[in-house]
Amino acid sequence: MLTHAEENYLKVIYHLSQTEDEGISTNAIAQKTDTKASSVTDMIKKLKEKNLITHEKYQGVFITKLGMQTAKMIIRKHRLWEVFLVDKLHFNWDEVHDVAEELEHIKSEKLINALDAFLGYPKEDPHGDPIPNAKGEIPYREKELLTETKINHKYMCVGVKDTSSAFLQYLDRQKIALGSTFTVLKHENFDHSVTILFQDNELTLSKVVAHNLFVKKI
Amino acid sequence: MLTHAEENYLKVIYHLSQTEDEGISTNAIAQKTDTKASSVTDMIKKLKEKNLITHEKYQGVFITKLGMQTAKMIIRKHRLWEVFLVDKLHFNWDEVHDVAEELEHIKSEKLINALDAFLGYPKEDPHGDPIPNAKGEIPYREKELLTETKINHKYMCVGVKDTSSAFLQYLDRQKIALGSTFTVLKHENFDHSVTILFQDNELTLSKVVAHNLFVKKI
DNA sequence: TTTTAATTTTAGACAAATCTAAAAATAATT
DNA sequence: AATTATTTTTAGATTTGTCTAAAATTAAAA
Repeated sequence: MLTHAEENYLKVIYHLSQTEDEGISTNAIAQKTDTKASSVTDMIKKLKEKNLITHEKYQGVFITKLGMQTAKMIIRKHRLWEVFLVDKLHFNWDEVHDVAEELEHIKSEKLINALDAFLGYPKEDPHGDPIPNAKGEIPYREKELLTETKINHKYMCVGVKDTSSAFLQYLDRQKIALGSTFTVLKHENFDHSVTILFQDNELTLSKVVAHNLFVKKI
Repeated sequence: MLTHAEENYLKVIYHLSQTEDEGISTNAIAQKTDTKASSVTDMIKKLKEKNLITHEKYQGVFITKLGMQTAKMIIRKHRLWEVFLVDKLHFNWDEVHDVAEELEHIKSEKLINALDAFLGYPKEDPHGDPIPNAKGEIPYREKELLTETKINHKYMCVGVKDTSSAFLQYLDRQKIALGSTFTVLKHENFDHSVTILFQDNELTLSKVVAHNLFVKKI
C-alpha cells in the first residue's frame, strides 16, 4: 500500500519517463514535485524498496514494469474523476485538476471501476488525455501539435499539452474547445504563430498556444 | 485547515457529545479512534489550540460551536458520498462506510455543494441518518427504536443505529430495508425480542436487532 | 479515610516526509 | 588533465501522529 506522497512521486517519475530514455534525474523530480533534491533521494529509497523503480547512486531513476502499472492506475483514477467533475458536476475544464489530485488517492478498486461504468467508460479526460482501462491499457490516439500542421488542411482540436487554468481559460475566451474544427491558413516564419480559419473568422494563435494544442487531421 | 487525523478525532468527539452532557473522556475518544489515551491527550492540545474544543487537565473535553459546525461539515460530506455510492454507483448500503471515510476528507466546498445538487439535495444517507445542509442545519426526523414501540401499531423502518456490515447484511437477509412497513405484534418480556407482521409473515427480531432499528409510526 | 484502582498526562522514542548545510560524486570548462 | 561548477547524497533537524512506560491525578473500595 502506497502513501499519498509515494503515489505523487511515482506519478511524476512515470510522466518524466514518457519523454526520457535515460535515467530520470533527482533534480528533475524535485522540480516537478516542488521539493528539494535531498527529499527526492530519501523517497527514491522507499520506491526502490517497493520495486517500483530501479536506481544506482548518482545514476538517475528508471521506472519498473510494476511502477508503470501502478502509476497508470493512479492516472486512471485522476482522469476518471476529472470526467466526473466536468460531465456530472458541471465543473469547467480548468477547475478540475486540484480536486482530482486529491481524489486520485482514494483506495478502492470497486469504486473506480463502478465510476468508470457510471461515466460510460470514457476514453479521454476533459483535456483530451487518454484514460487507462482497468488493465492499464492506454487507448492510442493519432494527434499532433498545431505547430506541426500543414496549411490548407482541416483539423480537429483533440487535446491540450498545458492543462493550466490560464491556458484553458484563454482557449475558452477564443471559443476553442475539444472537438472544434478549423482550417490551417498560415504558419508565420517570423514568430511561429499559426493562423487558422475558425467559425468563419481568421484567428492567429501564438507559438506558445499552438505548441500546446493537440490536433488531428480530419 | 485541518489534517485528516484532526478531522477524524473531531468527528468522534462530536458524535460522543450527542449522548453525553459531561466532558468526553480521553479513554472514550481513544476507544473510538482506536488509539491510545496518550495519543488522544496530544491531539486534544491541537484541537484546543484551534478552538474546536475546550479542555481542562483531567476534566474531559467539550466541543465548541466552531467544533460542532466543522464536524457537521465533515459528516455532511461523509453522508453525501454514501448517497452517491449507493444511488449512482450501486454499492450496497453495507459497503459504503470505509470509502466514505476516505472521501469525507476531500477539501472542496464547490465539490460538495455540486455533489449535493447532483444527488437532488438528499435529506438522509443510505442508513437513514440525516444529512446536514450547507449551513450545517440538520433536518429533524421523528423516530424511535423498535424496542420502544406499541403493539398493534403500524411502523415504517427509517434508520439503523448500528451501521456495521454484519447488521446491514442481516437486515438484507430478512428483506428489511428503509421504507419497509410492518405491524408490531408482541414484545417478549423474557428476552426483549419483538415479533412483527412483515409481508404477511410473523418475524421475531432479537433485542439486539430491535434496539438498532429506528422506526416511525405511520 | 486511607488504600487501591483506574484514568490522564508527561516524557521520551519512532516512522514518515520534509528541510538545510555539508560532503561526495559527476559533469563541464578552461 | 586539472580546476571549477553542478548534481546527488549524507547527516542532522523538524513536524505530525503515533507508541510505551512512568508519573500525576482522580475515582472507587475496603
